[in-house]
Amino acid sequence: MLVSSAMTARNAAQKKRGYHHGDLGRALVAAAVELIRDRGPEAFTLREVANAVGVTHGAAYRHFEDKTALLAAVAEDGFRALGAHVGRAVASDPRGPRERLRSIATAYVEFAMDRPAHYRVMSGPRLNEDGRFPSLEAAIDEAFAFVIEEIRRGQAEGVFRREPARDLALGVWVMAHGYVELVFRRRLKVKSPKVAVEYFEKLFTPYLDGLAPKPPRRA
Amino acid sequence: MLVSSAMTARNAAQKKRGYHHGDLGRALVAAAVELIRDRGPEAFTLREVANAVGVTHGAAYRHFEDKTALLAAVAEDGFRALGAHVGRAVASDPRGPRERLRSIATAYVEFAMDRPAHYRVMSGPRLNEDGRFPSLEAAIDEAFAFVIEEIRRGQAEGVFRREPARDLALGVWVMAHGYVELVFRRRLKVKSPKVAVEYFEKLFTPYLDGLAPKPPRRA
DNA sequence: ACCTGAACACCGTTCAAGT
DNA sequence: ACCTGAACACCGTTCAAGT
Repeated sequence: MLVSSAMTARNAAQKKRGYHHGDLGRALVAAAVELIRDRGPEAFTLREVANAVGVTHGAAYRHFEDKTALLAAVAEDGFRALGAHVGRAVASDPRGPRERLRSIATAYVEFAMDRPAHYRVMSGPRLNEDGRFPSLEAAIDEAFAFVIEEIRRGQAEGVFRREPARDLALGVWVMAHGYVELVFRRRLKVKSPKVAVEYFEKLFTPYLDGLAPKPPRRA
Repeated sequence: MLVSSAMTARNAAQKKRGYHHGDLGRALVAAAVELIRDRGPEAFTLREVANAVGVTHGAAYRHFEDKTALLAAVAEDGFRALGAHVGRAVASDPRGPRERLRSIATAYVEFAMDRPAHYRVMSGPRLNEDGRFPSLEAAIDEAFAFVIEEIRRGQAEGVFRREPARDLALGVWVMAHGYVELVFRRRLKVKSPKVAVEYFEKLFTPYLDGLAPKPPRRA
């Protein structure tokens, strides 16, 4: 569903050079994503990313306060794309809250498999430690709001149990995020991104069933 | 339940100096845990850890092949302690599989809250990339075996649904790990480790309910 | 056998200087 | 306004030399 489009970073940078590089800020972000995709966020180097777009490493400081700020820009792009992807999933699924909730969780995992570099920056390093980048928090909340809303709808229709919607929604987030983490850390081996998404739907089913009202007492 | 005991690292190193430091290897591991607890695994520095035990940074290479090997030693200690903690939880809980499974998952979260430095190293950096540290993998599998075993027991007693035990067990791991990750990254704010554990039990309940046989069809 | 001290190649950050 | 190039303080790793 999602289409990766960072391969053209270097070309774009060379083409539309305004002063020296057109929009160096965006070129740096794109190059960073490419590097992180190939070698992980911990191997990511400011000097290397500057080198990739053909600029001295000092030049990056004209566009980002420090290395963390560049990573935060990657993360924010990611959260916005995640919100959009989840939003599309919920909008295009006319079935009831139960299936829409499944779609939302699946879309989350799908996004992670499709944009692993973004996801790892989003979930990895402790950016925003002392409240820098408040827009980052906003983007997270926006994506999470879809889950809460869908839980509420299901409760109103009587198909989900009546507990604080936030608690139930957090369970969904916990499952989707925990699953992706296990896959990325290779604790859980999967043959392909497609298989990873399918297997998540299976693992997620008990939780979905457990959301039903009047939980069954044990036999 | 668990008692942290790394504060005495420097003292112990000074007391029982055999050649220069008694067991420098263990002293380095203990000092590393202390540093990571205070400032996170990404701020962790080999030079600083050597300095903390009163030794030149080059000396560490007599005991660990490189920085990753030292972190792997921390992680392995952690996995063994986790296995022991989970093992105690399941052994001391005579109630049925359902409550024992809850105890296992809770013990997992408890461990993470009690030994955050260990947990973050265990779950954080991609150690064991190319199959180094196979004993690390073994320790992980050992802890996970408790979950699978309990699922099987519940299936035999007819209180859990009959699906591959590994799938259902992975769901438990996903929830516990995903929850801890959200707490550590402060996406989920909790007042204390104790509250964190209690709140997990609440979030986990739908999954536990969903493990029951014959899932309820939606209304 | 174990540790020191100096060296090496690298890193993020800063800043005068160029255009 | 934007970038360069050199400098600074740091890092992991290596290795001859000391005990």
